[in-house]
Amino acid sequence: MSAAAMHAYRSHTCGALTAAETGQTVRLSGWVHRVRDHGGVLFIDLRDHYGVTQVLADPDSPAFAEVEKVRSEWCIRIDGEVKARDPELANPKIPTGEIEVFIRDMEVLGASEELPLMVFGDQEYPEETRLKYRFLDLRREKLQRNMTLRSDVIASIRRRMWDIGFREHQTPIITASSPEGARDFLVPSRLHPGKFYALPQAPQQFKQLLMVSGFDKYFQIAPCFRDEDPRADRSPTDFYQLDMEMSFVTQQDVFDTIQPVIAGVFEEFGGGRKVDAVWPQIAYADAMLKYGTDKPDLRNPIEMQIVSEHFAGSGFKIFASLLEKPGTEVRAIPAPKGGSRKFCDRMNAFAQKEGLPGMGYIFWREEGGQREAAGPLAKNIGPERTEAIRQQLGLGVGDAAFFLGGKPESFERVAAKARVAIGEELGLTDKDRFAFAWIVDFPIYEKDEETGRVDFEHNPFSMPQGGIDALEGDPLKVLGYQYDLACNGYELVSGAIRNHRPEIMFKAFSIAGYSEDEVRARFGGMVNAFTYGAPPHGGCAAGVDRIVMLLADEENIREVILFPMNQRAEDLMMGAPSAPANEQLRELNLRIMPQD
RNA sequence: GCGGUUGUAGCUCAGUUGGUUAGAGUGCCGGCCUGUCACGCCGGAGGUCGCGGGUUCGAGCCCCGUCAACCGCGCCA
Repeated sequence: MSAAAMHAYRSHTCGALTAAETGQTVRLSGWVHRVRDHGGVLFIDLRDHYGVTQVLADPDSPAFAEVEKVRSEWCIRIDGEVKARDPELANPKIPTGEIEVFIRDMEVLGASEELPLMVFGDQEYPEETRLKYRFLDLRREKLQRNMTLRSDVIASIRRRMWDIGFREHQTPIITASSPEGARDFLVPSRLHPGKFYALPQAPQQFKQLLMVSGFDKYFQIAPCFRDEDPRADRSPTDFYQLDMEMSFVTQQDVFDTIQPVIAGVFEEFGGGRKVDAVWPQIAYADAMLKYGTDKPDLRNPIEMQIVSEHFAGSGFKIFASLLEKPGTEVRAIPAPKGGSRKFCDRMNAFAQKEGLPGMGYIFWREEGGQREAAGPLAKNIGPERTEAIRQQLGLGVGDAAFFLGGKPESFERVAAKARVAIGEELGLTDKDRFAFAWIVDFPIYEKDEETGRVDFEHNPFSMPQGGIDALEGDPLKVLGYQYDLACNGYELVSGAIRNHRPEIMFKAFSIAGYSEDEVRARFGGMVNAFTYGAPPHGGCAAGVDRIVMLLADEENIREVILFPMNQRAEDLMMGAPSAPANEQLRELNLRIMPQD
């Protein structure tokens, strides 16, 4: 092919050429990944989205002088001849390693300044730098791979949902505030001075309205907006969910529908890691007891147990006197193979770092052919109680157990973290596995410890188990048809069978202190719709970012988001948030209050 | 709002008990090199040690304050 007949920028991508093209004149465009200048001969690794091709020039090339000037990350176009490499010069590390391209002509498409972060190599950079220069970070192999994975995962989800009869529908982005949720992002209304739209925290009410409208099976890869502080596994401002809802279903129907979709995606993109076929259903109360959290990592086999009876009235005064107060208990975290003082002390220090006074422990060792319990607790409570604990926990020589006491809510968070740390340190957690469990039977209400006020524990749209009758008794005992899916310690899915009966809704809200008028004012559209023949319905929402994070084996959600915010919800690259122009404020009838 | 960690060259980091002119790798600039693929060799430029104050004969190091980043707590229907 003559140069004139060729495409302006490329005849092939940088991942395409093989020995089969030897002798051809080709045109490649890409970025200068790496330069190796030997004076007489100069090699460039030319990179694009598809791969890397070694291109070279020597003084025989008319472009040699120009090629000598290029630097890392310049974007260039080259014309040249494909040459087969001698076998001893081939590079088996890259698919194009059997050939190279001898440069005859070169054009600089975009030169580059000195780089704040290198695309080449796997040097780590501070997040501030990476986010400010995200366009460079995104050129790097890991993020190219993660973002490609993300796109493929979303395509797969859409195909799987479509294949089982769901249709995707787009719900509004500029909409009404839903005041029971997290903090809203507000959008001032120009046409209605003093009034605001809100960005949806989830398409919750719209998808329920779709069910009332008879669409039967809805899904959406939906953007969700929440003005809350970020965590490593939680993006500030906005994130994406696989949002789905279906009519005429029970809780089990929802599980049976979504499990094959999620499992299928994890099998397709999990890189061979094991995907649990059986997803146990664990009651919320049991999850809190055994794991200290409603999103347990079930790759870790450790389960906590209540051991209060062995400490009540014992010689360990801290626990004994603590157990005399109502609502308290002592819980044990068994640590098989954790039976060394060094390990136990390290875990104790861990608990202290997390804000607890400490974590008592007993460990069992062999001493002169005899099993012996060691550690400060064993001495205090005596051999009989120690032995009873050992038997209850099923432990032996070389094992340990840790103990936490008080009101469960005061130690469960740290207990959960300790359980994870113990599992990790002792190698009990199978890293090559995705372990799923449905957490079911969430309580509908919780009591605020300080105010004593009863409020919704999760969201106000779930159907109470037992219907309206259940709402007549102790509200704190009411469970909902509400569920989460936990995977490897993350909450991956959250959902419910919805409360579609207005009279039950009003009753449920009244327990949390909301009058019928208030409910109508806040959820008027939906409540009104429920009076016109609402079908029973339920569904769930799966965190797309978290699914991709798990599949990509990343611990920070920002590694799977193209342009994430930083810890303070700023976009350092785009300069957001920013001050509006005065005309914009005038048009919106807004005035900025001076900061103190 | 609170707690922890970190902040030294463009970038990643080292810097001893407080003691001479603050170092290394990488990148950048210049020179040499015709088979490298993390090319190699020689030379050079590059620093408000986050910022402000204090202690001291002397501070990158100690103290106080402050700013920023990340992680966590609160928060996250």
